Amino acid sequence: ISCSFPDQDVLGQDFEDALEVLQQHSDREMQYSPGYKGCLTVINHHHHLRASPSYSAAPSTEEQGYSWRNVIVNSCSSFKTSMSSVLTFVLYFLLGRKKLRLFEYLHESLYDPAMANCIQWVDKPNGVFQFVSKNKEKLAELWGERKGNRKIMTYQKMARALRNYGRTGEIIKIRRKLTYQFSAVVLKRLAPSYFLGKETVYHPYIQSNQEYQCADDWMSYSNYMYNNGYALQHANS
DNA sequence: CGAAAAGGGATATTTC
DNA sequence: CGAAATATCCCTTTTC
Repeated sequence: ISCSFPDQDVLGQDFEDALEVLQQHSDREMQYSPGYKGCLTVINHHHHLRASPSYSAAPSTEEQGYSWRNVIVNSCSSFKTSMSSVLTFVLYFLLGRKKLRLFEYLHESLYDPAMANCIQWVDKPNGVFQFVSKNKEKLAELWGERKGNRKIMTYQKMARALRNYGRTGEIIKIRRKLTYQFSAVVLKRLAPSYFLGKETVYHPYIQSNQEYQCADDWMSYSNYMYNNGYALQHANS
């Protein structure tokens, strides 16, 4: 999408496109985008948004129907600069999203009420979960679709990938039937982090190499994007 | 015993 | 191009 910035015309099609993107992606999906931290930073720098009572208290992930997209959109309905931040927010998401990892998908599913018949927590604080025998194939199938695989993903094949996590430690097998456990590191990294959780914004997960730096401000993130070959498309330049 | 679940080597694909 | 992360195949072993 093209993107306008403050002092330019941010109304119109660009904004519509941005809202469209917000509608088409789940909160969780967005959260797993590497651009997510940049998104948070943008919002955090808009004090009038932060002051909004809508999310002065971080809502629980479990809260049915809760959508931070809506919170953002509703908060931005009347300010030009806010709309600009929405565009930036969406831009971060689109440019930053990366291939979804299996453990991320599983974690995402664990927070999706619609998936409760396929996978559920056994001991959430410790990241222990298990598949529901009857519907585990369904979950695998959806995973395969999400990845756009050629053939149908099966539990057996997904479990094979899961076993590979045993070596690297992201997820280990628990003795109990169909039960696994996220490592503490992974669990912490994927922990629900709705915006403005201070640790999330100011102490991001640090990759081993150059992946992406802590975006202290959105300009540095913008430069990062730019330096990595992404061209931020400004409407008039 | 039989079925479901677990385990893992080998090789093919896809993406960064 | 090479490495990472699966995806796929498929066969053995363990558990219920």
